[in-house]
Amino acid sequence: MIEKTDPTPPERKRGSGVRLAHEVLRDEILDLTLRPGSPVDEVTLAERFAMSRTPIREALVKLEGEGLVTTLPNRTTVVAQIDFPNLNAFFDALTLMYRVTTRLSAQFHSDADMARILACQAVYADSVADGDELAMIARNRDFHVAIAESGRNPYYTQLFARLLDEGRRILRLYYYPNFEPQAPHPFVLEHEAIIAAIAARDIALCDRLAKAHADQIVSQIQAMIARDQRQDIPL
Amino acid sequence: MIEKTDPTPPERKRGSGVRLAHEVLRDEILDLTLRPGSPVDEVTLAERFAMSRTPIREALVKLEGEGLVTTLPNRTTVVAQIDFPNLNAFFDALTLMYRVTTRLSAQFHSDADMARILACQAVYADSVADGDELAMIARNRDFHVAIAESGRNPYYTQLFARLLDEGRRILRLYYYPNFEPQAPHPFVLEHEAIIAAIAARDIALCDRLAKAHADQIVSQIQAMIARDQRQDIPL
DNA sequence: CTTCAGAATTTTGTCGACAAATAAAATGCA
DNA sequence: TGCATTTTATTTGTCGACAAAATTCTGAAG
Repeated sequence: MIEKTDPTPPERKRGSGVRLAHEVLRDEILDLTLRPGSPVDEVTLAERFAMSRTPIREALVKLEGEGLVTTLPNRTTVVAQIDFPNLNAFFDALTLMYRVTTRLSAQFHSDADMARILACQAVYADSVADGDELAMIARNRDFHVAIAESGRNPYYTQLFARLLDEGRRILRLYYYPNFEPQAPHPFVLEHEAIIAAIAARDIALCDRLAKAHADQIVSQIQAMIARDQRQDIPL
Repeated sequence: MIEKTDPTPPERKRGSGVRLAHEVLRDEILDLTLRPGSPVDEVTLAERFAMSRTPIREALVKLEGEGLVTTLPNRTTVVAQIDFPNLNAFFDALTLMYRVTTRLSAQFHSDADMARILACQAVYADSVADGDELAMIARNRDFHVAIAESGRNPYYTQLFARLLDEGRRILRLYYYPNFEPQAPHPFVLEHEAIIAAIAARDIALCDRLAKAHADQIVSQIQAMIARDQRQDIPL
């Protein structure tokens, strides 16, 4: 006799609890579903994910290592703040990683890498066509991470991924109200130019295009922040 | 009546268990006391640190996030291997971070930063004078991290610190038998030149000196590896 | 009404225990 | 003897519980 209607069927495979909590929380932090500074308490999360506090704590330790939450000793854990006062450090590192990873991709990418990059670009173009800003942000990240991975330098890839994630939070704040649908969209065209330069293994061109791409994104974010700040100032 | 001779006096403050285990294990991994690939099992560590497995596990999760251990699901955790096949990626990132952080230090360092840098340099010079290779490796790291911190870009600082830690493992493998005491030692002089360039806020000079410093270290490591490989080949 | 001290409540850090999964040992069969 | 299979043992992943630290609440005094 097979018991199918247990009171609490395990439902989860052993060892998947931490990964589940980590991935869900990570997405919610990057989508700003969990706002910066908001406290995340362990018992609530444990109830929500229907698991003990132990795997929740391990997921939080992981998130702390990624800089997505801040844990105060003997106090609650809070979602990491976005470091607005030092945003230029973020822009500086982001621009450098755009350039370095695209250059390395031109040097070291394989055919299989190029296929992956093209696939990411296709998915990204779809999200742009749909006008789905959240998907655009996430897919743009995937596209550039794919390029970075083809550059074969895990140190750069990891930092770049972290920067793009942080950018996902910032864009989520400012990008939404400012999207104007166009066909073909400039971002898609820029990506295609980068792909062509990588395929041609033209390192100098990759550097120029990556820098231009980064500068455009940075200046766009800065403009949005400036506009937003103006609105915030009471008269 | 004050009970002083409890059977098991707490000895440790609440919340310090994870930090203790993390720091000790981290040092042992970087000093190669724990060899790459060697398994680290939780119960042994729990007995050794006289604590439960829970804080040990959290420390291991942290170490995994720093890339110092690799956890296989449902299997034992092992000390991370040194990625010899792709060592040039390490050298490339290390050189870039040397340059970038030294440049930024020239731009953004304060007087307090300079004092800290000078203090690190003094400690480093002492370790060189003593011929203490382990201390040299660790103090050299501290010196460059101090410079990076004065550059005010935490993204660069974190990556650089991670690279310097990884370099600590590599140097620990090869550096020991090859140290020749000199006074004044070239490394100390190079550091002093870098300090002067930072103080003068000469960005271009900082870039050149940092690149030269990095190139020297890289070529030295490569020479050591090449020599070692020759010895390893059986005839 | 404000302020400060003490009590009560909440939340975290740690512990011991149990079950699943893997590794190791032992047994059976050809 | 060698190989496959079952059994045992070890190790990890998760759980519930307890104690310490911190926050909140309460109440009394100024």
